[in-house]
Amino acid sequence: MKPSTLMEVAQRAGVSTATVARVLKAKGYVSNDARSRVEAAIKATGYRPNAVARGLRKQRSFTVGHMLTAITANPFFVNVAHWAEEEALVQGYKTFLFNHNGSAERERLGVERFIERRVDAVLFTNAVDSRNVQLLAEAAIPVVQLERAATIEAPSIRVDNKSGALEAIAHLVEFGHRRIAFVGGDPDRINGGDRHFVSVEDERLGGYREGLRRAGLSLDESLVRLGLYYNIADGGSGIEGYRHMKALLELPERPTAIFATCDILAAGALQAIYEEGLRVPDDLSIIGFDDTLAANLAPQLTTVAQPMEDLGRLGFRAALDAIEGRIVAMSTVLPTRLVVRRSAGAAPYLKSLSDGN
Amino acid sequence: MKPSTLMEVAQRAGVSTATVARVLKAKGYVSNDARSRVEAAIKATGYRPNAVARGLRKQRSFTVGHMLTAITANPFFVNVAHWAEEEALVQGYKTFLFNHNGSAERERLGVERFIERRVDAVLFTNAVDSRNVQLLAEAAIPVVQLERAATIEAPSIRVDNKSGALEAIAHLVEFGHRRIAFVGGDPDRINGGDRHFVSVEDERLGGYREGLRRAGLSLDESLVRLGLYYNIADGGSGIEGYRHMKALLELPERPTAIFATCDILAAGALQAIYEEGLRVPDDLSIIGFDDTLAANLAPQLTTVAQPMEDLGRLGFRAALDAIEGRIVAMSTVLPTRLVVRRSAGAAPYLKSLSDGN
DNA sequence: TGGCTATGTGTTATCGATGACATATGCGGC
DNA sequence: GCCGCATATGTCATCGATAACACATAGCCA
Repeated sequence: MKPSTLMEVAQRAGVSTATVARVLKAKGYVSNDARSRVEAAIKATGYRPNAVARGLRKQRSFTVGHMLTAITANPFFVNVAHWAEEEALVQGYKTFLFNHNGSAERERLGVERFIERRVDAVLFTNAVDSRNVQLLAEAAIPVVQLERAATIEAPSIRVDNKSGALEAIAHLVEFGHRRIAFVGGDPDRINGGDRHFVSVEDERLGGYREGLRRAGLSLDESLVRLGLYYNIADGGSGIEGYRHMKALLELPERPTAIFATCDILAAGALQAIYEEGLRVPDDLSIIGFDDTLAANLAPQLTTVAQPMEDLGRLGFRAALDAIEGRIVAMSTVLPTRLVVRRSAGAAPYLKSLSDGN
Repeated sequence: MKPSTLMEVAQRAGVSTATVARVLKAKGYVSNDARSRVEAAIKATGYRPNAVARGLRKQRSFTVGHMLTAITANPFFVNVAHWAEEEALVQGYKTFLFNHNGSAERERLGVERFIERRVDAVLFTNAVDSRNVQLLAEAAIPVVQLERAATIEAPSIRVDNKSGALEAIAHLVEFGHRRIAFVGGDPDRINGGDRHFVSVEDERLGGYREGLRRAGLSLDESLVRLGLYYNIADGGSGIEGYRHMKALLELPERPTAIFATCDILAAGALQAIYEEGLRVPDDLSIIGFDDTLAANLAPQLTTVAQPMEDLGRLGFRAALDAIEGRIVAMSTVLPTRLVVRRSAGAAPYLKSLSDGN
C-alpha cells in the first residue's frame, strides 16, 4: 500500500492533524491518551513523512547539489562526494550529484537542474566556469567551492597543495635524488584554461620548484612535463602519464625520481617503467598525489594524500552553515599528508655504493 | 533574487496562471499577444519551475533511488551509477545515491530515506537483504535489481557471469596454460552469506570449473582461492588478492595463470607477483574481471569487461517502465566482453620452447 | 468571582504547480 | 437569429505538512 498521509493517521486516531504533528515532533501539549492512539495509528498505517510536501511548505528541500568533474575517471571525486553525502545524511540531507566532465556547458545545465530542484546549496568540486557559480549566487543559493580559491561569490575549502608538493620533494631529496622530474597538470589546459581561479596546478608546480631550490638543486626544464591528468573520453586511463614517462626515459640523462601530481599519472608512468623492465624503487623512485589508486598499484605508491573525508564533510558543513545563515569562513586550507609506501627509495647511485659494501 | 513563481509571472504578464502554464507546456490555445507577454515576463523574472511543488501536485518526484554497496572501494558501482544517472538525466529524472557498505541495516536505512523522499523507483546494485527489497514493494515503489537474480518482488538486469568466466579460461587455455588458479569471491562470505539470490560468485566459479572441463583439465582444489573482493574498511585495497597470490606462489607446483574475478583482486595479485620479481605475462598470466582498474595497472590487465553503461542505462529505463506502468522483463542478461590487453600470454613452458628456437 | 496560567486540541491559510472545469468571444452555416 | 465549434482565458480544488491562531477546560491565587 502507498505510504499514508498525516491526515489519514489523524482520522484513524480520531484527532486532528495538529495533534499528530505535535506527537511527531515531540513538542507542544499532548495527552497520554491521544499520544498512544496516534502512535498506534502511525504504526498501523506505516506512515512516513512526505519530504516533498515538507519541502514545499518549509521552502527547504533538504537537498544539496554537488557538481563534479570526472566521477568515473578520478576516484578523488567519488571520495569527496561520498564523505559529503555521509555528512549530509546525519544532518537529514541528501545530495544530488552532477557530473560535467569538465565542460562549462554541462556544468551550466547542472546548475539549472539544481535550481529547478530547489537545492538548498551547491558544492562545487573543481568548478569550471565562474559564471555558473555566479548564476547560483543570483538565485540566492549558497555555494561552497572545493579545491578552488574563494571568489567573491563563494567561500572555499581547499588543500595546501604547495606544502604537499614540498613534502614530496623533500622526501625524495632525503633519499639522495638529485634529478627529480615533475609530471603534472598543465595550468593552461586543465579546465579549458579558465584562470579565474588560483590554480591547483600552479601550486603543485610551485611547490616542486621551491622544493628543488631549498635542496640547492637547479631546475631542469626538460624534466618538467605538463599535460592533462587523464582523458575523460577514454574512461580516465593514465595514458598521459605513460607518454610523459616514455619521453623522460628517452632523455640522455634520465631522472632518478618522478613526482607525479596525480595517482593516475603515476599509474601511467609505472606502466612505462614496467615496459622498460625497470624496477621501482630500485631503478627509479616515484611519488604520486591524491592517494586514490596508490594502494592498488604495484608497487604500492608513496603519495601525497589529500584529506578527502575532511574536504567532503567540511564542505557539506560549510554549506549547511550558509543555508542556516551562520558565518562561513571565506577560505579554509587543509593539510596534505605524505603516505609512505613502497615506490620511493634510495637513489640508484647510492644503492650501488651500498651494494658495493 | 529568489526564483519567482508561476503566479508572479502571471501577474507581471497580466494573465492568469493557467495561461502561463499553457505557454510553458506549449499546449492549449494562447493568443500571440498573451504568449509574447508571458515569454517576456518569464525572461524578466528568471522564472524556473519549482520541481518540489510539481512533485507534490503530480505525486511524482522525478527522482529514483540507487542503492550501492561500495562506491569508494569499487569503481564498478561508480560506473553503473554514473550511467544510470546519465540516462535519468535525459528523461528529466535525478538519482539519489545511497551507499551501504554491504550492511543490511544501512541498506534498510537507505530504503527508509528513499521512501520519505518519495522516490518513484529504486535501483539496487547488489542488494544485500531481500527484506529491504520487499519493504519497497509494500510501499508500492517499483524496484529493479542490478547484478542479482530476479525475485518475486522485482525484476533484474544482470550479466552473464558464467560465459564471461568461460571466455577467460578459454583464452588462457589457448595460450597453453594448464594450471590455472581461481581467485574470487566466496559465495558464503560475500554479503554476509545471504543466499536468497543466485550468486554472481557461484556463476563465475561455475564458469571456471566448466572451462577447465571443456579443456580437458582436471580441477585442483588447491588452486581455488575464495574470500572477499575487497575490504571496505581499509578503503578497498586489494590486500585479499595479494594474500591469495602469495599463497599460490608458495605452492610446490605453481599455477602459470590466474583468473581473478575482480580487477581489485587482480591488482592485489599483481603486487605479490611484483614483489617476487616475476614478470607478467612472461612468468605468469593473469586475467581480471570488471574492467575497472584494468587500464591503470602495470601491465595493463586483460579482463572480462562488464557492460557497466548498459547495466546503468537499461537499469534506469526498466525503472522508468515500471513507474509508467509498462511491462518490464523479469530477467535481462547482458553479455560480457573479453578485453585483451597485456597481462595474458603464452604459458612459460611454451615460451622457453620458442626461446630455444 | 474574576483573571491568570498551564494544559490540550482543533481550524485554516500557506507553499507552487497542475488540471479539471467554467466562461467568453467570434465566426460560419442553416 | 440561433446552434455549434474553434479559439482564448480565468477560477479553484488539490497534493501533504506546517505553523499561526483560536478555542477549550481546569486549577489556582487574589
